[in-house]
Amino acid sequence: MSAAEETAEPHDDTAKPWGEVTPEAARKLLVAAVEAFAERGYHATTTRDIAGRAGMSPAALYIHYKTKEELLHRISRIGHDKALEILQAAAGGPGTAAERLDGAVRSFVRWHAERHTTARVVQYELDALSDEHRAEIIELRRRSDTAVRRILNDGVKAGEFDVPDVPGTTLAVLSLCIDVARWFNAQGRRTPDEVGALYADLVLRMVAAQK
Amino acid sequence: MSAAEETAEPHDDTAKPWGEVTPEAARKLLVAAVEAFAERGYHATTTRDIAGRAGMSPAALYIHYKTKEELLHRISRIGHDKALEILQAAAGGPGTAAERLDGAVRSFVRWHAERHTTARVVQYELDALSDEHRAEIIELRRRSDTAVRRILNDGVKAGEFDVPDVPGTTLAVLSLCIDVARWFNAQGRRTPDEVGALYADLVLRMVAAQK
DNA sequence: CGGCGCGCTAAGCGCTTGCTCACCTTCGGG
DNA sequence: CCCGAAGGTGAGCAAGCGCTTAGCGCGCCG
Repeated sequence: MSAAEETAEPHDDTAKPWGEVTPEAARKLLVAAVEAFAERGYHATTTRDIAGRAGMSPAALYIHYKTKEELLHRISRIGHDKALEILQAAAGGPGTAAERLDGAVRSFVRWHAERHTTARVVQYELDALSDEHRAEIIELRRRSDTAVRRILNDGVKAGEFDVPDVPGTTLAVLSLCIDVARWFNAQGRRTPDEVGALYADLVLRMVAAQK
Repeated sequence: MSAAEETAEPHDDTAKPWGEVTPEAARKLLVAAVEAFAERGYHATTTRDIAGRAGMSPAALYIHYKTKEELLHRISRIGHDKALEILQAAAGGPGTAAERLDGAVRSFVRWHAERHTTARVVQYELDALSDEHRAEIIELRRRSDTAVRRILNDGVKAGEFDVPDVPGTTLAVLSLCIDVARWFNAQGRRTPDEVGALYADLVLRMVAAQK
């Protein structure tokens, strides 16, 4: 990070979701793009729509971003960084494998529910990225997979878990959590916390050793 | 049925994937559209691309379909009918709740893996449908939900399952299966049968009563 | 054999798209 | 009090979009 960069925000990016995006106009455009992409999908969203939601002219977009695809990449990159951070924090934390798996699923699911607008873009618009940008993102996803697999392996080694197929179960756990972004509805009956608790319970049952 | 066995059921026209679509030219266009939609997404696919894949001129599309959206609707409708049929067959079949749930997940997942190109369109392009068409499809999805919930309720009543939150678990089971269409890769290591078996096992663990 | 209708194509219409460019403000520093 | 950079706008371009239309070839029936 360059010392010349000046931010009014303290180093808490969880309080203000897109706090790392500056200046203000660039953030407004990015937030507008997240909403539009989540609602209609990347390809069905026009640059005029994004600019309009941000209260600016279509040309303003190109002062802060080179192309529409770069906007998607910035969103995807920041979102994947956050998702990976959540999983790695849970995987590397203290506690038994069961406790860490519970924490990982709970917080990962809560993020997908709470920020389901962002998550929908992050998880379901990968195909719209350029080859280079997609490769960069896929590497982040590989690391997410590694973090979860580590918890499962630890649990098996410790005798806490009974998991015949660790790679397959890792895939299933991540898939289950990610798909929350697709169906979660903020107006629905369940809160993000409730979904997180339910899913953590279901996942723990999937891997639990028989007693 | 043994794994990796190639079967071409002669008497069943649903075994031939798009057998119900006639005439031949309409089927060729529809198959081309499924491929294109699955690869690039509905909005990123052009009518010229679809026609080109079918070896026809762009105008030919409009002899058999009124609009590009009608093509998507036909695909979505046929796919959802098939998915619902699979679940209802499993839910209404013989056997214990555990056996029926195993069968439902196994065949539902196998369909999503085997026909993941179709399933990707069917499951992830709903937003592109018109309001009327989407409402029609959502009704089919509601019935899929009902079929699975029925199995879970039966299992709880019979004491086979321990499921504190039946609606939530129903959602999770369906979500898990559906998301197979997103990540499944035909060139990957796992066959559709293997994924079906793995997932059936994981789901049964999620709902099993403690012993 | 003549004519008719169906399936298809070549050409293209009207419109929207991502993006650009000439120009206009605003504003801190000499 | 002027200046230049930074950030914004209105108008518009080239390309590509979904879709239409005029007309062509060809199997079928009298």
